[in-house]
Amino acid sequence: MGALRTPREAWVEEGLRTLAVGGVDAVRVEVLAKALGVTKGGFYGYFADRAALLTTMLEVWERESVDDVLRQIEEAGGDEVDKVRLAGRLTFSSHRLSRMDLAVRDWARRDDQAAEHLRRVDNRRMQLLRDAISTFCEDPEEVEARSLLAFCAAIGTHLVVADHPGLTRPQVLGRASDLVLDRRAMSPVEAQGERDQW
Amino acid sequence: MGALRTPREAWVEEGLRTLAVGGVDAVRVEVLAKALGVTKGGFYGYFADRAALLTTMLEVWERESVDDVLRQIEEAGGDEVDKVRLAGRLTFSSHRLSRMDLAVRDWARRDDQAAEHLRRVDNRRMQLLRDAISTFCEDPEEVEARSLLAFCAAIGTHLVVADHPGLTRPQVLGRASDLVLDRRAMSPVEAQGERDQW
DNA sequence: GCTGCGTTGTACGCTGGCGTACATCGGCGC
DNA sequence: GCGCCGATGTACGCCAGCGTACAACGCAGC
Repeated sequence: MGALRTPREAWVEEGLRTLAVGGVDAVRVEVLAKALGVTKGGFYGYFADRAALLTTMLEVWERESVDDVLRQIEEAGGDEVDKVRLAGRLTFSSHRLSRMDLAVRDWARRDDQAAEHLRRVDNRRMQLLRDAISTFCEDPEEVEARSLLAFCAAIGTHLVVADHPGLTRPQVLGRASDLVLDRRAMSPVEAQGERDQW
Repeated sequence: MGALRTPREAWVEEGLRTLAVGGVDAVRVEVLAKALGVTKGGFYGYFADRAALLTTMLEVWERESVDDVLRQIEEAGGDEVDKVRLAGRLTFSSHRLSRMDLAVRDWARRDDQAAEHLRRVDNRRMQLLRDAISTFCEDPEEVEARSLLAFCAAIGTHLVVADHPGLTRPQVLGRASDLVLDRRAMSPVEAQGERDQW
């Protein structure tokens, strides 16, 4: 065989990197080529067109941001709430994953294929939250509400740019996760110590 | 004077409409012109370039999504929590405003000017939430946490595409807002009747 | 070392979008 | 009515990005 200096995975990887930084509109074949130090010559040997790359990127993203995370939290063990907190940390404290997440979310607003992948990803994450919250909350409607709150907080904190006088965002987020993920919370209780993020 | 068939505001308005649908990258001078039924000829009489239009759009957006809403809730009256619920409804139940909001948020991730406008907007909204939640919650840290949760839920519900078996999103959201905006909530309590969204 | 095949570079035509220069059109004021 | 001036249309040069065709290059195997 020939040299294979730039395997298929390299294009996908660079595509995901660019997606995280600049959104899907920034994923341009010639830009990726330049970033990889080659020309686009080889690209069309692996992909029919730019759309084919985007499809592959969605598949790899889904695997990386759910399958990989689920495997890791299973290996780590702990109770359901511990698992959720770890999953949140793995997903939304990772600069790479959280920025890819936001980019895909924006992408999904305009592209059905992206929306479909995102729906699968979100449903699997929500199930994780339900399983954890069900361990201390019996009302299924409240379980759903708390799960949505937790999920929205995890995403939203990267989108809301408000300041918190006297507090840091991780402090606020830690307190918020205690409110949502703790049976005793949400009625006026004393602070429950510091947590860093989730 | 001449005819003035397409005033400056028309360009801004069409720009905001396009922003809401397709994000900032979709705001193209020639595309707006076609949507307005003219050519771009007149555009450069009002704006130095595309960037100038984008700046004006941010200013109009800020006014429309905060100043106008604040005025409306002041006119409506009610206690602080009522005002927050109304503000949330005005902002995030409006197809136009909520989509513009998401588009600006994505824009702000890559553009400092957009980020600056968004920061002002978010801070003013957060203050509204703090004022409301402070009326029943004394711990300032918990006030901040509940405010962030409420804000993230308002934004996040438009971004999270998960399903809720047996429930509708408005039901879940109504329950979530009760949890966050009600003193009695967040310790296991019975459902508090139906609310549509906030 | 030569050959062959797969990978990559190069060059091309096409499209869409930017901003400019200038032509044209149509009311307003006289 | 006529001329003026501003709003708009038209045409241009430029650049970035797509996808194609083909040339060039280099290692594998012989």
